[in-house]
Amino acid sequence: MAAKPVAQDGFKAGRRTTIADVSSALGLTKGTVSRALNGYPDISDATRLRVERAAERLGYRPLSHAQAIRTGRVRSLGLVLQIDEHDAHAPFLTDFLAGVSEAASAENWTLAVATANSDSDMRRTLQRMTEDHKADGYILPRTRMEDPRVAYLRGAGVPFILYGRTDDPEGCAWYDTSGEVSMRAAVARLFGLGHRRIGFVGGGREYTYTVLRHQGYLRGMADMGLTSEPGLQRFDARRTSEASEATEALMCQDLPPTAIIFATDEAAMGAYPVADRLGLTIGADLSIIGYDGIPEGEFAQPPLTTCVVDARRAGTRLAELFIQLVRGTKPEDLREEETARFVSRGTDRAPTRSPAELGRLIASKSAVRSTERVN
Amino acid sequence: MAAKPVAQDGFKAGRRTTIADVSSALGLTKGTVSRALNGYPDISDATRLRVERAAERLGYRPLSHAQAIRTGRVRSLGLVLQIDEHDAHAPFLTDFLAGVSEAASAENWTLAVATANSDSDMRRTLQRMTEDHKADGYILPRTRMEDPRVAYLRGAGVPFILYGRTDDPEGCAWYDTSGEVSMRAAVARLFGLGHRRIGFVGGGREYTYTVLRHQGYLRGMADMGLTSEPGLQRFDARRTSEASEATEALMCQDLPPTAIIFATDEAAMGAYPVADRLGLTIGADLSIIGYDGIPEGEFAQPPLTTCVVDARRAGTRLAELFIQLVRGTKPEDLREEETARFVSRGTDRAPTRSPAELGRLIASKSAVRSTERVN
DNA sequence: GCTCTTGCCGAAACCGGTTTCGGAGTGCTT
DNA sequence: AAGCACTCCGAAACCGGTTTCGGCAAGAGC
Repeated sequence: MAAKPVAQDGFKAGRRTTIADVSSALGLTKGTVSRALNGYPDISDATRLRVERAAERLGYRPLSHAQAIRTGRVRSLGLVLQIDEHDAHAPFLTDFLAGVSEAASAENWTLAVATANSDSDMRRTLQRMTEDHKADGYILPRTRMEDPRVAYLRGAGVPFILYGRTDDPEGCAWYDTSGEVSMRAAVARLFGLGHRRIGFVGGGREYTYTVLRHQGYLRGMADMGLTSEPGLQRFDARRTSEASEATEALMCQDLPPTAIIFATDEAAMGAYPVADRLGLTIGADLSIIGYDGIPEGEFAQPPLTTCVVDARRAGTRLAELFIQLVRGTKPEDLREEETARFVSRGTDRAPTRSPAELGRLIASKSAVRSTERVN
Repeated sequence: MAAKPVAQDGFKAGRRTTIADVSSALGLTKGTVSRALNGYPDISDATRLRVERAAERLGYRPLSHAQAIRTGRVRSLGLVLQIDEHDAHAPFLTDFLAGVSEAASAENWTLAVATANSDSDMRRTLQRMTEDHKADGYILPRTRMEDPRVAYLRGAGVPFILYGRTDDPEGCAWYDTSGEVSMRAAVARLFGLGHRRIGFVGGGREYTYTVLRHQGYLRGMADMGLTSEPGLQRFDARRTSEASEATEALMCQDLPPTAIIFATDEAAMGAYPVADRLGLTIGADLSIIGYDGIPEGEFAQPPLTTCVVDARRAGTRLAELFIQLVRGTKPEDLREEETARFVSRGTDRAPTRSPAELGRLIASKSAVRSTERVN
């Protein structure tokens, strides 16, 4: 016995309230209502207030795509995920999306997601989405020092905001966690625990985060008066398995580090199997510190000490800053950095052996392993 | 020395080609071109061909939001992620999104992503996105037996497709992996290896996947002539830690299972720390099989035997089927199931002990642990 | 008291499409 | 040859907004 929809305010129910509904309810024209709502200066305050009240009362919400046909703006925030290489953002993605979409919808914006599987595909996708007015601008995650997306969008005059930083900051807005600060502090922390040989394992050097976190490591080493030997530093550990190789290379030296700082948790996870193979106890023979705060780290044995990034907050701020950007704030005024929360769990401890002892231990184990292999 | 943009076909370059450009190039009216392109029957084949060629030549692509103002359809596929509970879809999300967005953009559709943090928020979000024409329909992941999203969208007449199945299939299209088939086969596999007491750990019973995979387990047990005792079955293992508790409960019985099937890999990961604590070797004392194929499983020690789901393909098919749905195909004809790929890695082996021996072993270890705890 | 500005709003064009309606041709009957 | 249905396209309205333009009325300046 569904009741026939009841007309409200004299308008047909079930249909969306349009701007015409609002204007005729007030005895004004569509144009006047539109200008009133959009802050044109040629509308008296009294009228503007009447219009706003009526719009509110009638539940009027302009259709963004109807506006877009004239304005060209669809109130949509683009996010193009690059999936060619290892998807290192996977762990945070849900939280990140939650933050973005929440902040976006608070301002009545939409989040349009697409993917690209190469640099050129990225370029094409950005172009197509922009030309088709699917997005008014973009959040660019995983920025590189020389980022082709930045180059393209800058040239095309399309607004964007970085999740990260880039080489040439001209005209760039961004939000980032200051990895350099965290890494520098991590070195100090390890030094305080007694470590003197501290290694570093980073990702691809084209990524800004690797460069910045490495800088922090170097500065931290200098702060403590430690020499940062090239032999203690490895790069291009994109996936966990590559980080394992890097860790093994670091440890199978005469004077291995007693602690390693990893640019990402995902890389740090690669230390566990290596320690296993070499018969080392993480958190005793070898201390490690990661960065990001992925859930796996919390459940590892022992749980990983790391710098926890609030991905959700990152998403929120990025969306908020972006909206300010398209509303006219200068990009230079839209740059925010936040320091990740250092969480000491089980992998940062005082060293139990000197580097020399550690080296001999590992060498002996390796010898056994080689022997076994012969059998 | 950027050359001044050259006019093509007599039109101003830089500006998008509109339908008016196409029509005037052919000496037709906008209306005719529109009808030609949209398959109206009152256009001659000759004209239609001319129009299509000209549109192609001029690079005409209709603006979806300009069309939407009249048609109400924006060619946008909605995906609302629920993030209140543990985000169990995180691992596959990137691949899944890649599949969806790829298939969507192949048909010139867009993917609009939003999040909700409760059932009522989900409802509000779906309603708002639909009313505001942000999406023409939805993919519903992680379906429940009685799914409120299905109830709402069905009532509102909004098209949707399930990633999973549901209790009342009336009017529902879906894509799903047939977990019941895989689970049944997993039991047979373990039986073949010599296992006779086989346990099951599932997620929340409100989720369709838990129910179906459990059914498969039960049927598999019956196939093999095994009794499926309630004491061998646990549920509500949503996150890894809960799965650990469930596993421990299963193992700390007089006659523990020698093998456990987990409804998800994420749950299966919970078995590793428990085995550690109880002094059991996974793949010897205890066999386990998971489902999903998350990357962590591959790197676990020993690597997890599981049923690998192709999340990307799921996304692709869902988008494709959905587009067929809005184009008029009946939902009953849009139901696809695929069996996950069984991958035997290191955790399905012949049992080394009888359940009774295993029980005694665990009991003795636990006694030691209790003693230690007293000290 | 008359002009000149200024504030404020209506009228109408416009954005890029879709859809309805009607009418000009054409071919087929009878 | 007239009548008729049918094919095919033009004309124009329409969708829900935005933006330009012009004009009326009130206040300011002289």
